Amino acid sequence: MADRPYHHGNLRAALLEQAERTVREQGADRLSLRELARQVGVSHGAPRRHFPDRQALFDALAESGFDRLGDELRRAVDAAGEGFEPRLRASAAAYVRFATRDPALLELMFAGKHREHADALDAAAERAFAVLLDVILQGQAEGVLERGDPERVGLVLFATMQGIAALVTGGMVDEGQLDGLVDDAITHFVRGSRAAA
Amino acid sequence: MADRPYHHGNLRAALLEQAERTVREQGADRLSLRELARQVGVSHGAPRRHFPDRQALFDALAESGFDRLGDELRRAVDAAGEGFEPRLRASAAAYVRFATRDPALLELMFAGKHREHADALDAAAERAFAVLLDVILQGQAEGVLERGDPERVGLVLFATMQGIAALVTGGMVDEGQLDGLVDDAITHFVRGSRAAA
DNA sequence: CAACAATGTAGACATCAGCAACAATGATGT
DNA sequence: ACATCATTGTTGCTGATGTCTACATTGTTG
Repeated sequence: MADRPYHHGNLRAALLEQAERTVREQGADRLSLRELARQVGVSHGAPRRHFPDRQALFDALAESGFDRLGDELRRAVDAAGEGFEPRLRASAAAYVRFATRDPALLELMFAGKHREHADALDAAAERAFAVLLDVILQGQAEGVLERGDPERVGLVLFATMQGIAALVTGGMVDEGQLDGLVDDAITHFVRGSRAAA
Repeated sequence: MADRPYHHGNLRAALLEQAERTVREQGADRLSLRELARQVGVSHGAPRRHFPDRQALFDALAESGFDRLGDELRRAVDAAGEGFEPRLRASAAAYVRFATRDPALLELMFAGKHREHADALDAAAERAFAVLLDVILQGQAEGVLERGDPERVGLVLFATMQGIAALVTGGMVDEGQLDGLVDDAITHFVRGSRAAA
């Protein structure tokens, strides 16, 4: 039909890329497999070879999202130097930045997590969060954070970041307040933990 | 066709009720207007008289959600007695309970907020959050919380609650940890604020 | 009781996800 | 080299959906 090779070459990657853009710009609801195929220049049945159904595409999107999140977190921590609190602030800021830049993707990432056959997704998530866990561990080692299961220690802080991001994407807080809010939250957190240590 | 009166009597309410159930049990994605009409026993075009499109139904759901949330918050605060901290803990617990019981509805509530013509929705939201604001004001009056714009003072705490709820619905935290997590967060919050006052 | 507004019905259309039969291409083994 | 097979795309079909329009029924009001 169209003047293009029968085989696309790397359809899967192209679909993921275009899907990611659409999800970011219009939300996951408004993503159509057929429209996606059109945009990439391929017939409506072609995506099925790579993603058996809509959900499979979302899962793949979520997985690559975790990969990217992990990268950004790692970069932020590395750029923050050696100290615990700078690293904590940097990673928190990076997380919230990611979450607000791509809210729909974040939603996919978490929506997929409590599904069944999501082992690859879980692994990707774990890799991403390992960065944060390391920071918490450092805080505990330096005696700035209370002892105990580091995952649990970090949970409240993580929840707060997630919530701040939600408020921004929900329009209850405008983006200008973002950094200040994150700073406040971390200050509260560190102060609360230090007193309890 | 079917053996029922031509006019339903209160279709709008029936639709909202059934829609709310479906959204709670299956998520907003899987709500179909036609299926809804079928369940209520009416032709597929009938809902259109009350909700011009899908989004209008969601907006109405969100609005009634805020009403219910406000009620639950008020009841929780009233039942908690007169003291600030009991009220704070009660309202926070009530919020998180609401959010985890009906995650899809909560999503609708916040997704609709940053839309345009949502004045009724905004008003409903404001009514609901007024309860929380009162509690913050009390805390400030008693000198337990730092001074300043009460909305901003409560924001970090509110974000934390929102985030905790998100972690639970996302399956990253199981429901048994919920109350403990909320307690922790409030303790952190109060301790952090007191030190800053 | 006769218009009129409100509410519900029926059918049409475009789109979608999922499926299956078929076609073109690429890879493998001999 | 070349026949065979797996991979990857294409086309057409089915059932369902949201939205739209023309029409039917009922309730209301002057």
